[in-house]
Amino acid sequence: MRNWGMARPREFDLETALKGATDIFWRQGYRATNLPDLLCAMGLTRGSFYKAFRDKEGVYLRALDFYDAHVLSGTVAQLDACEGPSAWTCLAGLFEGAPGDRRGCFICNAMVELGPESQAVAARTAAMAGRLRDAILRVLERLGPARDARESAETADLILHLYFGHQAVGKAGRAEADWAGRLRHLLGEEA
Amino acid sequence: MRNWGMARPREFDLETALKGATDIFWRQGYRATNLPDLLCAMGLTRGSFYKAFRDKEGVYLRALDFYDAHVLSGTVAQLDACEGPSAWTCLAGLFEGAPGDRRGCFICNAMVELGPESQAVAARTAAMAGRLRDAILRVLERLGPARDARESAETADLILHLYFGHQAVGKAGRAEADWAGRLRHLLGEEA
DNA sequence: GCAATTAGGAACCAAATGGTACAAAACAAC
DNA sequence: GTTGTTTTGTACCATTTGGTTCCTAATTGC
Repeated sequence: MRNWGMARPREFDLETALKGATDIFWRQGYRATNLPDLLCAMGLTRGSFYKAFRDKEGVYLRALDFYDAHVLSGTVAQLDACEGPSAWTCLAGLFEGAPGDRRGCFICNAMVELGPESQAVAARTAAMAGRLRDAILRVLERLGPARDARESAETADLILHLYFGHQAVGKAGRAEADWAGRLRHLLGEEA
Repeated sequence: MRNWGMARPREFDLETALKGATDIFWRQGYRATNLPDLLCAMGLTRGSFYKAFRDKEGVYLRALDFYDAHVLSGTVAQLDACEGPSAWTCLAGLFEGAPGDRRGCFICNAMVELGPESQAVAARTAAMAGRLRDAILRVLERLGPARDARESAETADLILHLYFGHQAVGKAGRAEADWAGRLRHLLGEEA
């Protein structure tokens, strides 16, 4: 007769482990993170690791999803909740980061490191970039009288790319420029 | 008595080897390029490799220098030589790339992959980014009546970051947007 | 208690990693 | 030709890599 029991329950928390994986992949990238480091960051041993996830690449994709669900969703929510007097006030937050933080943006990191060789990574990063662009677009349309929909979409795309460039440059040494002012300048003359 | 002869001459061309190294590092990144691949791309064997260069990291830095001296210098020269009717015509070339080319910009790739952990890479990429920004700045000042020096400098910085973001996103799938038009729009209202 | 099922953990593994050692080869000076 | 010096190519190396095996532990249904 078959046994419908639940067998031995797992001792680690899946979300916690994924958070650890996200942290280290975000900080170090995919290739620079070896299995011992990853296991330590996730707080589990090989047995549990390969039972719960297929392999290192599988965890990386889950980490991207975790970033999407937690970090990016937070950013999007923040943009949607912003009630500042103008669009640039809301968007300037995108360009402010902790001084010593060299992790950059996980989306940008993943696009650069694995975009060309992994269809799965390319698809996920593209989707996440789309979410961020849409949030930027909503800010623009909500707080500034757009001339037309097309122009707003192009401006959102521009700010998105500016954001990724900012994150990339920041990984090699932050410049500490007045991005809020530049955005105000950029947006003030457009919308 | 000492021998002042030149001993056995090297059989490979140093510049050719460095060009091969630059190609593969540009395409694959540092960690994704293993020694056999690198040796093949440079057209030499281990013996010559470790005699002529210290190690893999040393070659990577030389590859960055090669990129600076050949690829970036070409881009800068192109910007300086541009005689288009307006700034955006000259700068639009920065945003046009071969459709199937997923290499992106070597400077951006290096900043993202090794910026946080290698001071040498951070310094070189920062210097190269500065060269590119200065070239952009010269285009702006030459072809558009700037309101003031500070505004031109900020606009150049903005376009530089936009460029890096464009290169990063391009690695995960080119969007094929009308960047020339967007630049014209951006610059047309500013300078 | 016992079978069934799954988690955990350590030992183990083949392959790949970057790097070294060394002998043969190619040149210049004499 | 001999000697001194440097390049070249191969064999070799220790370490690290991501992944598997397999035994034990914990849990449920009966």
